Amino acid sequence: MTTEKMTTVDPKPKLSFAEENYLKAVYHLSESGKRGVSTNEIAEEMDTKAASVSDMLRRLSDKKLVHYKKYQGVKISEVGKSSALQVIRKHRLWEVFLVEKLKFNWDQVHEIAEQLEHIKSPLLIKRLDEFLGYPKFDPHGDPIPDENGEFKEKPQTPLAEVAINDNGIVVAVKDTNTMFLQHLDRIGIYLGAKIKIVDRVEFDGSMELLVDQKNKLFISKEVAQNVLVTA
Amino acid sequence: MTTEKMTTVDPKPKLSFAEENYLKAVYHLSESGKRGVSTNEIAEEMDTKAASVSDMLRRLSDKKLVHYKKYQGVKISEVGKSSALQVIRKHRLWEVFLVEKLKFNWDQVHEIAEQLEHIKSPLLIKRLDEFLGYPKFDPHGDPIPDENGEFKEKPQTPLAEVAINDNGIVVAVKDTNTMFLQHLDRIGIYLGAKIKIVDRVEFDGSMELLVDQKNKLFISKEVAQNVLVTA
DNA sequence: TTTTATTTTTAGCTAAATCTAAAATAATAT
DNA sequence: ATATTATTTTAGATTTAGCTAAAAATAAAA
Repeated sequence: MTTEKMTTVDPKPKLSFAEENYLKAVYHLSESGKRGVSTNEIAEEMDTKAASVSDMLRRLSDKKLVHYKKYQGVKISEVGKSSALQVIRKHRLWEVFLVEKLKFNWDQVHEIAEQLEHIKSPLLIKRLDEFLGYPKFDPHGDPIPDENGEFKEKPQTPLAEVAINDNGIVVAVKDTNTMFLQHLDRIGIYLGAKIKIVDRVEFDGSMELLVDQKNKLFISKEVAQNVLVTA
Repeated sequence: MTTEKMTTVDPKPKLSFAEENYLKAVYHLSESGKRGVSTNEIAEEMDTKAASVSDMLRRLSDKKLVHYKKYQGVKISEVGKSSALQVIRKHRLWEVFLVEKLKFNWDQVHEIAEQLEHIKSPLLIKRLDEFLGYPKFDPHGDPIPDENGEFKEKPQTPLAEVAINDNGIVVAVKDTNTMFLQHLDRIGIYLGAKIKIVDRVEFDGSMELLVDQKNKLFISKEVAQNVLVTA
């Protein structure tokens, strides 16, 4: 009798930190463009080499976490998406915890959450969620998926696309880079701020704003593209 | 000119999870017996093989985290001790968080804290400590080292060694095993409980107690040895 | 449609952290 | 003191995750 190892693929395998990070990157990149994500894009996003990405994609594909055809780019699978969303859920819940409970500033939480997101304990996340009062958005305005990976985004438009004289409330930031967030702090833009577009300069895309009906502010195109508001 | 790599040993290198776990084991084992810790003891404690331990000890020794002579067992170095104590500090602070804030039971927190203790962010631990109100003891009564690795233990005696008719308050448990802690829950022993020794059976070391002046209780020698009280 | 450039993959290495099996050393017992 | 047993170390393999350099495939340009 030949004893062979059963190779049924576990539908929810325990993933390594590296695997979780790759899945997250693939997920984020597939959200922007609807097409398959290229090896180079992933390498860029993760600050690693294309060769390492190829290698990992092969392994993720073996585990059915992504759909991958050589030279054709990669798409996340249903199982992979669900895993990625759980990691994202954990990341964002921890960010809320750090800001709401530990008094961190929104520009300080990303790196720490990058570590905390890999802690494995469903009960921990359930309790954390409860402790935080079931938040729906993280400190940067990004939505927090529920246990089933479901979430809804607030309708949002970059300031850069809002018409002159229109008003909006800041609901999210596109970039969560420390430098950018610190800049927003300095100039007085924060989640919830009421903003009126006073003027837009065609030449360089810079804008003049009125924040909270009293503070006049000039911002660059870069800032205008990364601050998201609702009407 | 020959360019040689400087090999000054970093006094506080970033340690891997595995290295931190080995250091913790060496630290805990060197506390009990005052002599060098044997490879086998460590293998036993960490549920791994002696060969793996030998290998790791060599590497920890290269990094000056332990004093190690082949076949002679190992002793933790000052740097190693300080690193171990910081990991222990983190472990115990997280345990307090899980019990005090997330309503975990004391028998559920060990495994989760085993993961959380490896998160690297001094500021996070500072803020967590503050958030928890600078606790001095974890949910099992173990002392929490401060940022300098200093701590003091409450004077403690195993119930098994307390004289008949003497009283004590439960201040810690020696074993933090889930089964043992659940057993204590079931019979009604908890940190802070007032206990009077009613009787001790010479034959098997079992004891009769009065808990909180009203509940009569019989416990085995094993329990008596693992519950610690102050006079 | 070739040629050129870019992207992606493969091949081969390195470093941790593990394992098994075999060799070396230390401890114990006759 | 020697032989047996137990412990510890070494040697060699494996797995994961990274790297560089070279080859192969695809896409873009002439």
